[in-house]
Amino acid sequence: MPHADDPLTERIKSDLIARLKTAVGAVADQLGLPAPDRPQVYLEVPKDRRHGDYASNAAMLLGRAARQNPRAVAQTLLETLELSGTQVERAEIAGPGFINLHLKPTWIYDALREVVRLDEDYGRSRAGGGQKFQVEFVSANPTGPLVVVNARAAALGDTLAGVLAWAGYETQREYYVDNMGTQVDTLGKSFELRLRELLGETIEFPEGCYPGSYVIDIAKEFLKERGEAGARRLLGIDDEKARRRELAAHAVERIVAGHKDQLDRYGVHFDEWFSQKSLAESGAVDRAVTTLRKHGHIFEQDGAVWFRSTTFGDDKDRVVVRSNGEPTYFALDIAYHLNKFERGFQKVIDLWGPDHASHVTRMMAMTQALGYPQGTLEILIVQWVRLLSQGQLVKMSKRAGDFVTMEELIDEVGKDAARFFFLMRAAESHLDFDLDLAKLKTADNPVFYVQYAHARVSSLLKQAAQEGFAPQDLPVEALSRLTDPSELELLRKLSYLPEEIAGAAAAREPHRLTRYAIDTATLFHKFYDSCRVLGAEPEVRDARLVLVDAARIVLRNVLGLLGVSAPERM
RNA sequence: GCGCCCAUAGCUCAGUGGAUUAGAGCACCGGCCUCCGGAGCCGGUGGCGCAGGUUCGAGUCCUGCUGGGCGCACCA
Repeated sequence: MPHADDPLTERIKSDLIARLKTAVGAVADQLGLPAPDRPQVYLEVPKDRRHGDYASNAAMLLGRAARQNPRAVAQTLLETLELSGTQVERAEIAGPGFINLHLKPTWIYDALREVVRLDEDYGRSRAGGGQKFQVEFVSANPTGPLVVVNARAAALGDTLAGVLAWAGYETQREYYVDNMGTQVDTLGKSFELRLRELLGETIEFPEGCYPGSYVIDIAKEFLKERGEAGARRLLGIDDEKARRRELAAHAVERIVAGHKDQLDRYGVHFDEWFSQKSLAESGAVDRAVTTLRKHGHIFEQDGAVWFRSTTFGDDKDRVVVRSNGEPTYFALDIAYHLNKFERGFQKVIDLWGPDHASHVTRMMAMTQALGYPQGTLEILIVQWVRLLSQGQLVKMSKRAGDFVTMEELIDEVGKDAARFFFLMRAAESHLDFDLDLAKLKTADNPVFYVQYAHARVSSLLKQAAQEGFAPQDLPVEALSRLTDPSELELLRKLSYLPEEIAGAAAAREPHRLTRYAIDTATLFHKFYDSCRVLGAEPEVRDARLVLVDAARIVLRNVLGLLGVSAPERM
């Protein structure tokens, strides 16, 4: 239902959809079409402007369901459709049976006024109705530095969370710290060996330990902090398990701190750093298994405890407690997600790497087995990134050995380019990242293209201010001096921002925003090229200043969501 | 062998519920600055991996094939 706080485009659209629904219902009655066969009604923005501001395919869908000629159905529909008191100027049937709606030209000036009025809140909507969502992302193992794919996930997760928040979902960003298990033990061992090495022992560094130089850095730092005596005291603990645990805890802490630093620098801030260890220590795993058992999804076999995930479509059942009594990683994940569900999120969205893609099915199984509706958990797979330079694959890293780190990437191309480039692609698409292009501080680089538009806008407004002109609160009549096609195209694009954001949120596709940003920048440049602002006759100049200001607002808001800076000068 | 992801212009990718004429950037060719930032604008070359199917209509849905990526632990 339309609401006074909704963005103008949303109000217009939902009002029209409601009317269309009524008409479709009436026509369906006439045709004797039972309720389940009635099409869902929606409006789309036609690619071609000549097809109106909105188009509906309802007649074609109705026609198919009732085995009637779509154009004839469209005719009936149009006669039934009540459009008085709306912004629609004319409605027509086109092509195979589309109903194209043309709005009165003045609505666009209302939209412009709204952009300027809402300013830094322009783009927000209530589409999400305040539902509580969680986005969990990055969640890298604290056994080494963040790498390039983490940077991709960080950009996608952060902007997805931002887009959801703007679309009216209450959104939390969470990072899961995997601070226990085999990998952490291995880290403890690697750390110990490096320490001993630094203290003069001859060490054969074994296969399977972490060879990256970051472990040596941590060891060096540790020595500096605690001194040789402190280090020897720790290494002197006889019980290997206890000793390693302590060492591992220290190394994990350092590494997680490093992750935080890099993410901070990247503009990504989490609301919650959730510790796997504290979860495990709280007895959550037992509770989770007990809950599953209560629902009848647990069985014992070969001395292990299994979750019967095949009940929910998995291709095999999964162990949750090993025969040695240790819970599996999956068991921890069940406990973790149960915890999330119990925190009251209507939707939990996880961003995972492709190496975990095969776990999706068992996670969905678990969600249902715990009694939560399907769809409570959504898992988005973020595909690998390949770095290219001069057409060659870049693989080696100074610090980590096999992988290029997130830190190196940011050092190399900067936060803005990194985030923008990652956000230009859909999460699930394999991505070749062109380092040379991202590094260019010039024309060819799309991120600079958009930033340049913002800088140009800012510069123009500054110039205007120097000449004593500023954007004013103009009525629709004054704004209707904007009639050039380039002005109207830009204005129309600006008016779509709330829908664009709500759409990106609903589809979980934050990458749509980079395209929107590029399109907006293009339309601004075109406008700038064909219309003078300063020096135009006063009424036109004043109207154009408002448009320029609106472009500034939109570019700034979008860049903000992308986590890319909006410079006033470049 | 099984499962998942991907395949659109020379290259990297969009294509948002199936819909009227498939887009952008890079690359290449040709134009536009006495004027608010030419880091811009305008024009041109060029494409849906293959084969079927469903439909009034398929880049989009279904099946098969081919090519590439990732998984298939009582590791995480």
